[in-house]
Amino acid sequence: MTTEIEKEKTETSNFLEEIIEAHIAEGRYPGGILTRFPPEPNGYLHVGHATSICLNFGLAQKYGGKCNLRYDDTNPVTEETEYVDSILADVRWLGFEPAGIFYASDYFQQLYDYAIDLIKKGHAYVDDSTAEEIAAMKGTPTEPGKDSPYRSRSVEENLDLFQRMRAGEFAEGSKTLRAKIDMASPNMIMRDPLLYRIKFAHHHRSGDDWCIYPMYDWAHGQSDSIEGITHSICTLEFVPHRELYDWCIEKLGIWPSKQYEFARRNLSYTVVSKRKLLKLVNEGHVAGWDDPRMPTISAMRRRGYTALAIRDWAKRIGIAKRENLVDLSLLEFCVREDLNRLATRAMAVLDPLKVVITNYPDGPGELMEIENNPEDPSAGSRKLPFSNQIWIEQEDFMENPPPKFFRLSPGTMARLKGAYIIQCDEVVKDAEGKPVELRCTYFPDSRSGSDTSGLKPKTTIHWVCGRCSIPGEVRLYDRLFTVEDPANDEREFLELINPDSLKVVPNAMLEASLADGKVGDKFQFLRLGYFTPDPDSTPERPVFNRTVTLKDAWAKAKG
RNA sequence: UGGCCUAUAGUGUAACGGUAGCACAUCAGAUUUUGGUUCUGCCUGUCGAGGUUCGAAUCCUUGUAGGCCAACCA
Repeated sequence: MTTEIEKEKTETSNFLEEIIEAHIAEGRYPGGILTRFPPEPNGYLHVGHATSICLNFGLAQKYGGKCNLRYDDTNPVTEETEYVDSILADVRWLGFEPAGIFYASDYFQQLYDYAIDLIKKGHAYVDDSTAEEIAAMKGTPTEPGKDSPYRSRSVEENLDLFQRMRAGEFAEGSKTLRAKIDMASPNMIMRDPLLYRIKFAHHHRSGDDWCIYPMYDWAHGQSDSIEGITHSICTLEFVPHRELYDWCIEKLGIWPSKQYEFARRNLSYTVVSKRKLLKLVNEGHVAGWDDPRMPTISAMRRRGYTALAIRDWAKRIGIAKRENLVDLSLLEFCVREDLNRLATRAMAVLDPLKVVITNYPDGPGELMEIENNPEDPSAGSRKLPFSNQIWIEQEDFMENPPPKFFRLSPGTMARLKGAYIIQCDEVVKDAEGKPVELRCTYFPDSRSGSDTSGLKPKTTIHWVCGRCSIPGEVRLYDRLFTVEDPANDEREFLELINPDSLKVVPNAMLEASLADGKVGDKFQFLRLGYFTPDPDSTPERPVFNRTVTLKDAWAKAKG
């Protein structure tokens, strides 16, 4: 039996959990903790968002709290409803249900009222300076900025001007609302940050109700406060914003949400910047946002990654505050571990080589019983047709094998998975000397399950029936980039695309049962890897995506 | 040349002043009707220099390296 102390010992916690545990211990949040996942609906969610989702929802789950989904939709020119829908679908697919679904845009009136309050308290002013002038007066990290000439306007004038901004009396870009803080602050964020800008833009939810929109710094913390978020967790680049986050809440005297920052997790061999992903899609380097090579959640789903594997991965890589580049192999390990447990085994031959068994009766042959999943006896078994004509993998035969090769070659034998042991007697070659057919003999007393032959072939290979297998397309995916960290390479990232990231096998031979595969089903093609049906499949022509290969000691040994 | 954040095996992450662990990766071996799975073992680490202390990855000083901040983006 595991004691509580032992549990604590085995479960290491990250710094955010320590903070939350301390808060719980001191009874700071009697109503429970409340976190939020705050995406801007301006693109598809990617693997980085996935870790953030797992963090925020996971923390809430672990400590008996709740987690909201809040769309940070304060910039109407970049945001679309299409993204709103895909984001929610991705969150749910990952296995989380938001306690509430909110939109920063629903708080526009409240945020406006807060701004009026701030102006009345003398902490904000309307600035007529242009963007260039504001930038020029901002100073630099080493030099203080200069006060705007409009900084000392009266409360009455500010109120009047701000209300008229809202009423649409001023042109876009002609005025802004700014917090009056300190133009000499060593923290650039505190040098009278912009709170509102004028944009005559149609918003995907609020329509044309507003022509002024709040900036991130004015919207985010207050939205947190309105919802009663206890732990507002964001990435490291927002550290300098925390001072402003606290300043706004304090000046307004509203419920104090608190911000905590962690280092975003980066995955090797990929990029996640919106601009770069867009370029990959728009220039046709990939087939779309859900091309299985993309780092988007929708792409990982299409590729066959499971939500459980992604959640497990997020848990394993942990949370900290230092820069990191997480090795893709850990994600692949998590995917394999989950798929090994649940994938139905099947056989498929990607590069078929015909085998004729010369001493086996011609005709339909026998049905061989074969397990569906050795890891899960409850998965049962199926009957696989065997005959004197089968397909095996070209790779499983070598006429002149190197030392450690223990598959088929002239004179050697191999077990056909779930069937008989065969021996290669003769190689038929084409004009170029390429093997096109193997003539083999089988050992009748070596039948799988009732083998009395006493033969011990060095390996077992996969095969499919030469008479009743079905052709299909198989897409083999590999990492999209050739370098670990394409985002931090001197070379243009497009030059770093892996030319072999997709190999299409147009005519693989599949065991007939694979015709019934549905999108979402998970298969292991024996000795090849994990595969999942692609939505491009048709009843006439199944299409499979390779999720990830099996670990392959032979491939490694070959070099 | 300002402010802030960070630095532990190849990678990621623990150790909360008291034996530097774990996972992945790598390598070696056992098992195996998947060169898969499973199991066992090996190798490798506290950025540097001072200081405090009986004792420092941990605290202090300093250096170095990396990151963030001068968008009417989030």
